[in-house]
Amino acid sequence: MNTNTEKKTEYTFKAPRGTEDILPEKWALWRRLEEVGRQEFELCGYYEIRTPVFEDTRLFIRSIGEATDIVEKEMYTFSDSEDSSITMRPESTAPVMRAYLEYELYKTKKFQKFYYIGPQFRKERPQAGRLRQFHQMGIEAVGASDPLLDVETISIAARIFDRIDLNGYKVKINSIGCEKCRPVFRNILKEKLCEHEKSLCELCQSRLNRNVFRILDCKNEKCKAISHHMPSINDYLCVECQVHAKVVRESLLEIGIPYIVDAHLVRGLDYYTKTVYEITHSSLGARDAICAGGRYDNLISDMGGPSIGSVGFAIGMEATILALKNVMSKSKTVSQEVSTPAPSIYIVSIGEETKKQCFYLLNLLRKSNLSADFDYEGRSPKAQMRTANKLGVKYVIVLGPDELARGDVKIKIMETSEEISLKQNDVLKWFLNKQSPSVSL
RNA sequence: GUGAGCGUAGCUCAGAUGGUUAGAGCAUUAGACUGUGGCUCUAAGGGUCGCGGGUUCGAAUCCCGUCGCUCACCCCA
Repeated sequence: MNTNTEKKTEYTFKAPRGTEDILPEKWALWRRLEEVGRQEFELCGYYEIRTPVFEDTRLFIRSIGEATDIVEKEMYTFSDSEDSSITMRPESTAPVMRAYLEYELYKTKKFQKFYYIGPQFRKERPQAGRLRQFHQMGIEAVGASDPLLDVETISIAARIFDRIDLNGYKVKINSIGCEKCRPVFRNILKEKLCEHEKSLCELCQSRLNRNVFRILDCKNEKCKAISHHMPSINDYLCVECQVHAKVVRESLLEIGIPYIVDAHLVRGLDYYTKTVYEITHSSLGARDAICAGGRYDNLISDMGGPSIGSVGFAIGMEATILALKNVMSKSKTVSQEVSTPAPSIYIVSIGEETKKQCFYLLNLLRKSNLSADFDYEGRSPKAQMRTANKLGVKYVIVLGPDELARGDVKIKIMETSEEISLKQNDVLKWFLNKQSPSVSL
């Protein structure tokens, strides 16, 4: 202990690197995104599921893939009191599938649609739109292989972005084939790339043996030039995958979702098959994806479940909000028109002896579902009025010694500065009458 | 893990070539006929100049280290 009593202990705590606090004034956009997401998901028949934020480490190794960066170096892993290994979830697809299998949900109904909203954890160096604790909202449509289902998921994401007024996003899609055709393509690609081995960047040279597909995604100019001349996976898809891709693309057109086929689009997670897609926003810079998803027909069987396919996506919420802010600051007309909740009535008390009655009134209003607040700091009437004004309340109730003696209150309508007197007993009735027309909407 | 840039009041930032008590705007609080808002005016509070060391008569300003933040790379939502 410090014996020097004069020395105050200095405050030194900080939110850990890569995490952020969403302060009250920042909440509006989050709310909007979350509410729109929920509505849209539920509109399309998806049900919310919440899984733990941590899971058995093996779940992620099994599903995401042992050789991926996520598993190799980005997971928050620790051991709990027993000798089992626990990992903070780096994504939510695997946990949702785990729940689906654990409760054998496929036995009651094979096809089920889930959505989730929540934090995810990845130990990476933070960067614009990328954090260590970040939030995703996503869907998983489990138990069907219909390509139209792939399209449904894309359309849901697109509609969410439309409804939050996020202009300027791009849908990129590709097919990465299945366990039948992908190995064939991988070998051909590898062969062809080996011819150019010395021209590839160092990293890509090592990728030749580890993950050939990733080379197609490399941003190095030389690698780009080389991969430009490489064959496209689209030319090597098996008939089944070809048909699948065709249906996806045609029906995207039919329902009016513009997209770009990006033959170089690959995914970082092992479990994808056939359709993969990504929605990006150009305002974001280097890390520009706001949504990523695709089909994973082997994940469930790989995890030891029945062999059924599924599709899903995850929307990166901070990336989306960042993009939304960029869009909003550009269009001057749509100034930060996002409402934060505030009470609509403020009660100004004057003098200690009136506080009790004010507090009684406050509770009366609140019990009737009217939003109201009052002063707990013992400040002057003027200061209380200032607070009321800052809060943007519509009405102020003033109750001082005079009113107390008469058994009434003054109600000030802030917009017009008009004041009226009311018996204390009539206050609630007065506000309820005011409320009812708007409530009936 | 690698590289670059930045680090001055709650916030946004000024503070050339080192020189007496570190500034502004916004925000906060209090006043302007002592029971009342928005505008205006006045005043006040608030800063170990990220931290540690060095150079110097003297450093927010130069050098080194360190921590933190940001952006980019790898990878990814």
